[in-house]
Amino acid sequence: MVVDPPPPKAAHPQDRGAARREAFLNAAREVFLEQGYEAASVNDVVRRAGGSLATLYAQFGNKEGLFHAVMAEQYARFVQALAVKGADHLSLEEGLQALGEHFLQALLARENLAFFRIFVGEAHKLPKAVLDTRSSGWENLQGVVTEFLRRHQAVPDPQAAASYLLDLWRGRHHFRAMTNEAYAVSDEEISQHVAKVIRVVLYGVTTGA
Amino acid sequence: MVVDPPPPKAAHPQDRGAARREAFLNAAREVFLEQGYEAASVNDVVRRAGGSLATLYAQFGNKEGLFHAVMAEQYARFVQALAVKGADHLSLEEGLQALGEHFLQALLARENLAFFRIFVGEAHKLPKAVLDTRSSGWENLQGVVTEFLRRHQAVPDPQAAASYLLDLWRGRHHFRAMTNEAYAVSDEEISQHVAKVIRVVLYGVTTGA
DNA sequence: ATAGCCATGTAATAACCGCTACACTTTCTG
DNA sequence: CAGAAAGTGTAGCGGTTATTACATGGCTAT
Repeated sequence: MVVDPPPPKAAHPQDRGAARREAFLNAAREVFLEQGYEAASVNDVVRRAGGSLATLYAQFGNKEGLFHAVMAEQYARFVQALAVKGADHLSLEEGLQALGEHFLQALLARENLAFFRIFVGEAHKLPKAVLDTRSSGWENLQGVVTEFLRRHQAVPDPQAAASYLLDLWRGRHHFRAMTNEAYAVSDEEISQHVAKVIRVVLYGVTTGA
Repeated sequence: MVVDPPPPKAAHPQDRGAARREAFLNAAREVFLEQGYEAASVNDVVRRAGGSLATLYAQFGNKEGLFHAVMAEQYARFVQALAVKGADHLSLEEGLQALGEHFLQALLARENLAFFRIFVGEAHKLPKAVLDTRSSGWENLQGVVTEFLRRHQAVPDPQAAASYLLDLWRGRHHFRAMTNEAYAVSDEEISQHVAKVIRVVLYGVTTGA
C-alpha cells in the first residue's frame, strides 16, 4: 500500500470540528436572538455550549464572526422555510390561500420574529454577503406568486398583484408582532386574513366588505 | 411684607433644571438613535451635552430612565408628525394623495427610521406607558382616513379600505428602509406609489395596471 | 454678607467585556 | 507507538461600563 486513497482521508477530525461548530452555533443563536448583539456575551455562549473559549475563537475569529455565522444560518433557514413548491395543481383561490398561509406562518414564527428584531436593529453591521442576498427570499416568493397568477390568467398585471398580496398579507401583523412579543395570532385569524386579502386584490374592495 | 406671593417663587432654578434636562435629552437622543441602547455610553451623553454626570443621574435615575425619556419624547414627535388636520376640503383622490404622501414622508424620515430601528430591537425593555400608547398614532391616522372615505362615500367598508391603504402605502418601502440606511426614495417615487395604491384600492387591480 | 441649595467637575469603585496566552489532555495519523 | 494536531480549562490583560462619592463653585433668599 504505497498509495492511500486520496479523497477519503481524515474523517474524524472534521466530524469533531463540525460537531463543535454546530454546538457553538446553536448556543450562540439562543444568546444572540434573545439578548441582541451587544448585550450577548461570548463567555455565556461557551458556558451554554460547553467546550472552550479558545476553540470558539479558533473557529469564528471574534464575536462579530460568530454573529455573522449565526445570522447567515438563520437567514438561510428563513429563506428555506419560505420556499414552497407544491400548490401548482390547486385552483386559483386555493393555491393563493396555501401560499399566503405558509408565508404568514413563517413570518410570525417565534424564532423568525426574534431574527427579524436583531436584523432590523443590527443590519448595519452585517457583512455584504448576507445583505446582498437579503431580499432574495422575498423576491423569490414574489416570483412564485407572480407565476401562479400568470398561469391562471387571473389579473392583467401579475407582478403588481403579487406585490399587493404580499404587502397586505404581511402588513397587518408583522410589525406588531416584531415590536410586541406577546402579540399572538391564531391559525383561524391567519386563514381568514389571507382569504380576505385574496378577495380584495382579485375582486376589489367592494367584494371584500 | 410678611407674606410672599405663594405661586411665583423660585422661578430660575426650575428654568435652569428644565434647560439642563432638555440638553441631556437632545444629546441622549443623538447617542441612542445612532448607537443603540447597549452601545450607547452615559458618559458620552454628558460629554456632548455638557453639564455633570451627577445631575443627569439626579434627573433620570439611571441609563434606562434616560432611555425611556428619550423614546417617549421621540414617539410623541412621530405621532405629532402623523397628525395632519387639513385636506378636508379636497376631493377624494386629492385628499387621499395628501394623506398618503404625508404619512409616507413621516415614515421614511431619517430620524424616525432610526427611532423605529431602536424601537423594534429594544421594545422589550420599554415601559408600559410607552407601549400601551404604541399604536395610538397609527390608529389615529387610520381613523382619519376612515372618516375621510366615509364622508366621500367612496367604498362600502371605509374602515377596511383605510387599513388596506395604509398597509400598501407602507409595505413597499418601510421595512427596506429600516434595514438599509442607504435605501432612498425620491419624492416622485413616493407620490407615484401613493397614487397607484389609491387607484388599486378604490377601483381594483384592473385599473391600477 | 451668610447660610443653604443645587449644579458641577472629577475621581474612584466594582463589575464585566472581548480577547489572548499557556499549560494540559485528548484524539487522530503515519 | 511516537508525534502532530486539535480541544480544553483557566488565568489574566487592557479596556470600558454604569454608578456613586465628594469636594468645589455659583446662585438665591434672608
